[in-house]
Amino acid sequence: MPRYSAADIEAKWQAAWEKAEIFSARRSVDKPKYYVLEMFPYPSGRIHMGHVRNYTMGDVIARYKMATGHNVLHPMGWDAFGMPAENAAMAIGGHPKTWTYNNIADMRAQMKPLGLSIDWSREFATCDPEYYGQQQALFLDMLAAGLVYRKNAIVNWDPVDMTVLANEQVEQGRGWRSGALVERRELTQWFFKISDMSEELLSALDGLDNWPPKVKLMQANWIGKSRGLQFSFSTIDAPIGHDRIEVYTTRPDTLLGASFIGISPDHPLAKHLERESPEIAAFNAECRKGGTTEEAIETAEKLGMDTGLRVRHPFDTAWELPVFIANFILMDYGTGAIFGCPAHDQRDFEFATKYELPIISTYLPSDSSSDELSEAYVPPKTEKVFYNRGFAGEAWQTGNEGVDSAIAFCEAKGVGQGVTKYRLRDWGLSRQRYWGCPIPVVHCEACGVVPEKTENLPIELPFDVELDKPGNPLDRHPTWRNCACPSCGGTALRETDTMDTFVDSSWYFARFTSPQAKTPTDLADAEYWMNVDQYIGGIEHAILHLLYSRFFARAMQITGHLPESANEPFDALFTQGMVTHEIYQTRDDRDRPVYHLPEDVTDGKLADGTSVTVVPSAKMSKSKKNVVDPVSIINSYGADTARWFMLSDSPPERDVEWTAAGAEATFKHLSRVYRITTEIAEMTDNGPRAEDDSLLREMHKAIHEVTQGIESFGFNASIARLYAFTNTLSKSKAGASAQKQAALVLVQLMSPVTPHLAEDVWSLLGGEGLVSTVPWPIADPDMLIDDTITLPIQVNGKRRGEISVPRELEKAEVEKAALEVDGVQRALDGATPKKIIVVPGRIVNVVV
RNA sequence: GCCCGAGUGGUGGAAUGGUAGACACGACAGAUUCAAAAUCUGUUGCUUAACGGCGUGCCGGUUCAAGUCCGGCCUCGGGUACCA
Repeated sequence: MPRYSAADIEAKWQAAWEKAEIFSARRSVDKPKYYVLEMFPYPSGRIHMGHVRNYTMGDVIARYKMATGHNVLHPMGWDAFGMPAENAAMAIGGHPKTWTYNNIADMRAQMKPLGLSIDWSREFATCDPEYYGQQQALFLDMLAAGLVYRKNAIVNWDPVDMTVLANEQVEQGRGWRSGALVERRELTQWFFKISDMSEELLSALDGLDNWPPKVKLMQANWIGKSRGLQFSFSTIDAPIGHDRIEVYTTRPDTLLGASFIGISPDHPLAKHLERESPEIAAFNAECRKGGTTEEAIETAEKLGMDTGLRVRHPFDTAWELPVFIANFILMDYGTGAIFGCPAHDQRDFEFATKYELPIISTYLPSDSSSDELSEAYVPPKTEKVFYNRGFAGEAWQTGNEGVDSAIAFCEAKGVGQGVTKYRLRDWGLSRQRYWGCPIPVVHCEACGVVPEKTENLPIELPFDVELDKPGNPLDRHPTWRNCACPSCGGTALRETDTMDTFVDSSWYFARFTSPQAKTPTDLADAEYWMNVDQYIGGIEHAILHLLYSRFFARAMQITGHLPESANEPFDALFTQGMVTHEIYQTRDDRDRPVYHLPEDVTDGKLADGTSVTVVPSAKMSKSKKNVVDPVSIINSYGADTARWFMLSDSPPERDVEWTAAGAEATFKHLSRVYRITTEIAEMTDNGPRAEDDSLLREMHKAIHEVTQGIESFGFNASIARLYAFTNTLSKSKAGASAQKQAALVLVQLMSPVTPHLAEDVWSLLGGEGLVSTVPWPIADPDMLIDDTITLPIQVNGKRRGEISVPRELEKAEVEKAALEVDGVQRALDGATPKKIIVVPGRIVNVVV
């Protein structure tokens, strides 16, 4: 009797797959194509359980699609540029390039034992010059197409290290290395004109039927389409060039509730005033402290300063309003100026209270009689409101209609125009960092900013850089910057900004269709393989990465690098949850937490007998030490155990907790399957038995339900069904032939999840060829329907018993049988039913 | 702050508006064993002697029927434009 030895089996079958080259993808018209892609990893050096979960899901889909007759493309690559490589170089010496490529080699070696059905011949890293050179070509085409431009933008500035910081490098408003208070500073940056596509990116969401609704909603909110009024206030005695202040509002129906004007500290008027007034300069400087994130700005204490300037209300020129500079107004959104309406906006209400500004109510709840407000009243769009300060008796019945009629009213009076705005801002792609794709332009004294010639690509990163101090080493490099102007041939300087790493990951899916092409894509290959049929990755990418990729797909169509048919990058999207683990913690002598690795904890104790505190499960992270290394799991139990457990217990979109007990239990189960099926393989034929039919019925139900589970990303449901079918098979008294048939189907159904075990048992049972290449079993619909069904009987919605009846029994007969049930009689206690609801095949409810 | 999700036994979780707790872990009992491991069989939401009662984060609503739909909260998680 063979024993389940994962190590032997897995090596054996991985070698067999490699020899048969069953995973290399080639264009073919014989079968429908299917492109399955998991978000490619950042090469941190170690794979973690989140990777195992992500790639196992993709692998199940890829293997299942292969078995259902598809020509599958399932590639893998590396999102290899980014800050961690530079940080590692600064912290431990070495070079980002060496660090990155070593990590890739390590991770590939850790990934291969998982037995994924990946076409490794298509592998690339985004830091390969062959890849980023094509990205530079793409950039130049986008520049020529008018999709790229330069403008000033605000960055986090560390005044001590004299460098730009990423948001992640700002901790509580201070630089993570210097500890200096961070300032917001303007810098000239490169931008993609993604905002030109706001409407297209928004409306095309409707066509993404196989995306999670929550992701589409998040993207729609992010794009943030709004209808409002753009108009201006005329200023009184303001500096030249500032005789009007332009304002955008989505609530023009509250215009008569205006009590102040707020402008951003970065508004041109605020900047003008700070040159004349030391107080305003000091206030603006105060406002610019802290990081650039929306969260930091929105949660900071609301600060305002009266500039002393006044504006006139557009409906009453005698009505003067003060102009404040306020730290919560973003120059990037709208016009960088607002009118404050404290009665109907909570933030304005608090601001008005703090600076003793009037609170003027323009409408009230319909059931209210007083216009005294203790907080802002923002009417729900469906609620009727009573306008106590409507314009000229205009009747706006609801908040929603109120906006539209207010816009019409204002336009008729010549006060501004109704406009549609989007919250989406252009994508700033400049980074003042080394380990990224160089932006392929030069700065010429004579010609200005000039694109590099395509034949000079790739513009490669120099290897000899000094990373020991903060800032961009490309700026400090002695020679790299020097070049000839592509236009006039004179001396010029290279751009030292590199590209945001989101650029790298915004088109890699297209590059996988022809990774060796001498242009960004090969159109014939892209035409054949695009779009990605199924994309799988974390919900944390719901907005930025996915929106940028959607933008790039369109930009690549415009520049001729994707065919018309590739309208969206990802036809179907699935967002999987995280892998979590308990945290084991003790305290040091100063009561600070000390964390311990799961492998060092046995039964709640460390090796020296110290008890640990168990903190509830959280995302696996190195700092909390609640990590489990997939490699050690594979070494002790095998890849199939890791794969099965990662999919078994939790629905794929939710977080899953890794438990040692769960992994052990999975291994036991797989050993049991191996034992049961290999015992069946050794049975000798004993003719048909009476039990054959019920086993084969169970088999067809298992085929049906496991298949449905895979099709709908209900891997946990598929696995629960596989457990149940295994239990049925192990207890079955059916004949050897029926048992063998059922066992073959069992391992076939298991093969996408545990491909190695499935191959081995398949061959022991005498299955033909590789189970990986055998067509998926099809359930016989006749075998799925039972003749007798069980109907639960409720009285007033509470279950009181059940009846077993023929499937097609008449309704009257069902009612009669239901009333005879003991529990129903007891519950009725002599009462006469008012109504009996029979849901055919489902339930009976007796109402009294 | 704002946007989006999630919350069900001791644990992970199942459930087209139709039997709440499938399947699994753990626990308990039994078989096997000199004993243990492994394996096999059974029990297992809480409460009750039983009938029954209660039960899906909290409060309220719609419905013959609500974990599921609606309104209002609470807690946790993701994102918040330079982490990837």
